[in-house]
Amino acid sequence: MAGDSELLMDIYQKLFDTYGSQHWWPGDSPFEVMVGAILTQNTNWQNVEKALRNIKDADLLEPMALFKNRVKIPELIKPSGFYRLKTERLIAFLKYYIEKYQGEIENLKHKKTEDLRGELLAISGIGPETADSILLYALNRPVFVVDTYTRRVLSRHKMIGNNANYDEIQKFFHDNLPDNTQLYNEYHALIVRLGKHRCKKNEPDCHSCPLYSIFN
DNA sequence: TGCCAGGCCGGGT
DNA sequence: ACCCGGCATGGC
Repeated sequence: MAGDSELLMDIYQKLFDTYGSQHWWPGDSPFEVMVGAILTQNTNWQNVEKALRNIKDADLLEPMALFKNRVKIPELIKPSGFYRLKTERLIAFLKYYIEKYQGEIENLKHKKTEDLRGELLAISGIGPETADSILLYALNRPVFVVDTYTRRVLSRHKMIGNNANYDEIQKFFHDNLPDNTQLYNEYHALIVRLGKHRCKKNEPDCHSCPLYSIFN
């Protein structure tokens, strides 16, 4: 539908006007973003910050150092929840990153985004949102990150069907927005910000919801 | 005080 | 092809 592009940009504008720039991803380095992307799976960011703090305080926020000290990971990341599970996922990612790229971000800059995405998805514990978060926020690739809020908002406002899967929703954004890393960055962050709105389901008839004026 | 966070996997139907 | 339980901590 031709109007989808305008609608998506209207929504973006409204969210930006309401909330302003979100300055994502909070983190001092690409590697911190990668680790954070795994730790934040179904987890409040506040808890992830504590885990990242622990890793920093132990001076282990770099691929090789963290891998060599992997026995310490469970204790370090405990505040982020699911810590046994996430320890395995983190180690699986570290092995991939070190064995294939020596833990150097320079070594994957020449890789095509699609190929990189496939490699990330092949790692057990890294699904589409985690992979895309790494691609967008650590590697600055123009990849739209879809999360539960995104699905909820689009679904509630009838822009997608209730049964749309991740790739379909992502394609909807890619097809209707300019191929722009910064736009994707801010847009996803704003949707997450919207998700923290007290109207958790983004009900179309919630008058205090920032999107109310667009759809009503 | 329960509910729920910036998911993903594996097993059962 | 879906559906569901499990995974765990800390904040409001």
